[in-house]
Amino acid sequence: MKSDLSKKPRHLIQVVGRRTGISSDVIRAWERRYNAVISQRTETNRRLYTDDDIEKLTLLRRAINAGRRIGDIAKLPYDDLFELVMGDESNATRSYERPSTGTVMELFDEAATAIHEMDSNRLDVGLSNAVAMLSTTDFLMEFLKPLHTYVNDECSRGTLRYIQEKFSKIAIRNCLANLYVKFRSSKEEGPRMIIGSLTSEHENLDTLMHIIIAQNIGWDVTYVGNNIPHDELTYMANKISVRTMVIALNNPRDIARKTYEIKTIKENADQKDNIVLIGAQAGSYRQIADDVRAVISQDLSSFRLTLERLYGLIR
Amino acid sequence: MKSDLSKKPRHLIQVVGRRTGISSDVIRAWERRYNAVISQRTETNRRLYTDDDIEKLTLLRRAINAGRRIGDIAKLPYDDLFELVMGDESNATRSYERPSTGTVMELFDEAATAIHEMDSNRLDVGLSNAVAMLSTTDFLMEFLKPLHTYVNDECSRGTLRYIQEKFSKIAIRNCLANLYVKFRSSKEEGPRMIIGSLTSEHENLDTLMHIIIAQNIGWDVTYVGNNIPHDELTYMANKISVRTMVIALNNPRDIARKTYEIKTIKENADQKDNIVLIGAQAGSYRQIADDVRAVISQDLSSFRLTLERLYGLIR
DNA sequence: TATTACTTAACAAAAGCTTGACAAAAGTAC
DNA sequence: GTACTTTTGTCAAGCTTTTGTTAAGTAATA
Repeated sequence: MKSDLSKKPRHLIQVVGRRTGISSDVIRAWERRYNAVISQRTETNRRLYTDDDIEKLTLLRRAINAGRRIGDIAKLPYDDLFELVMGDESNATRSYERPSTGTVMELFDEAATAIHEMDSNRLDVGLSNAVAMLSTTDFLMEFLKPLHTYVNDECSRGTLRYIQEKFSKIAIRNCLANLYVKFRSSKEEGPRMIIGSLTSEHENLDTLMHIIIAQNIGWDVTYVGNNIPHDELTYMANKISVRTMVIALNNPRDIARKTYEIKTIKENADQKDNIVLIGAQAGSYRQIADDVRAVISQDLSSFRLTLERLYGLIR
Repeated sequence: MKSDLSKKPRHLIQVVGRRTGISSDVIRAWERRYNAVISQRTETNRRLYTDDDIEKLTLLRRAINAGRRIGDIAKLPYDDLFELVMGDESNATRSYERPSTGTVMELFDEAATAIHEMDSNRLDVGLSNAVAMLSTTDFLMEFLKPLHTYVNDECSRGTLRYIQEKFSKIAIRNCLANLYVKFRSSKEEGPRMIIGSLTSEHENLDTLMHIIIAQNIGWDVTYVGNNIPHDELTYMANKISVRTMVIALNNPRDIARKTYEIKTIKENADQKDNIVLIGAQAGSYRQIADDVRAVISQDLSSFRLTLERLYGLIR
């Protein structure tokens, strides 16, 4: 539920520009030419925008990134626009050559520089900007995942020190946590999913990225963290009646025990539940996955496909 | 509960200028033109400001940093301003639901219920509301800290299951991480501080709360996480020239090693640096604290006092 | 006495508005 | 492919509004 504040025109054009990544000139041009967003005015003729206006403009920018023309879409109402963008972004990622390559590269360089200079403030800002400028999928697949890999590589090559790896991973984690909480509010009607990892597993940024992917598709995700005993996982999954349980497997130790635990989870879970195994070590669980009819997704793309399929089945 | 001190007008305009980063001339101009903050006066017409005034002015400056115009926002009440700034600084379109009758107890009960019912969505919303409705200090001291204790107690009494402890701690951590990132942008001119913990230490929610306290006073905090080798800490501290280093000590193991590490840190750090030891185990380091002239703060209140003193000395 | 603060007035930089123009990019026709 | 047309982001000129800064004269403070 939104408070009335969001319907109130209260944002100056400069703020809107910052939040949407569209220059003031363009916002004015769109208003003049297509009435894309009709702004309220102050007594002294300053433009004022509502939260909804900002959301519409953001959608317009994403639609343009996906290849649309402003003249064709400017007058669409919000809901139509939303449908359009969701459609475009889900099949545009591969078929279009991404027009934002330049942008992604700039954002990436900015973040990498911040990490080298140990300017964690700048890194936070860089991450926020990337979230604002890119579609969720691009942000994860084209920006954050490569950045994560880059940090790991540079660290093992000795170009980055341990503490640089640490503080940048904290920034990334905070950013993902932020996204997770932000997306929650809008997904309350989606099918439920629980994500966690078994005993002896550490927290993993990749797992957090999987969360965002799932939310982006429409799932109502509850993340319970790492190092969870299997019976606790089952308990909560049953209590909140999830449709899918995602188990992250990144630690190569104790495979036998975890195999057994996965079997037990399946036995005690409600029948219709799906199990998805993710993480670097998920491949080691192929046998048990077959036995309990679990799906293995070893990267973000296949995870997205898996979830889209399950989502379709459930709906 | 607020102490009477914070409601008392006691700061001269000069002090306010330093703490908020707004020049005295501008503060006066804002009062004259927009009644942004209506100051009390001494018998001889000198302006006097309360702590709340300072918080409002700080928010105003943050809003301006985010692109607002003083004329549009000066007259907003504190809560609206807060909501605005949070939105501006995080690109978040989510708005807070704010029942006007909320007290700390109601907020607490709401959060506790959400935890018992394992409704992590509801818990997230509850935490956001608490952030929006309470002052930062109250949120931490009167709400979050007790909630954290409550979860620990109930879990050891068996009223809460392990997974409930886990997911509620994740929600709390996400909330604190959000606050940390949101506050960062406004503190770039404050004195620098680094917070972390030594090898063999786990991540700790109390440590995160200390971060927020420090930011609230005006420090520019960089959090580098747990389990950091002492030489890495020193390296980064010197690189970004911090004025204060805060070391969290919660694990009762390896006290001898960590004592030695603290000594080494002091030897290799720049002379003017202050060291503050926090955490449940900080008391075990009294000897070395004396030796290196470090301060021990075992709870949030004393941490706040320590930092206010240091802040005053530096300025 | 030297410093700080108060009030009022004035000034200048910054940002917004409108209109109009222009060039690169994209689309269309041949 | 080439030539023509449309679309669209950007910029400039000229004007208005907003807002930080400065100055001048007076009063309080230490």
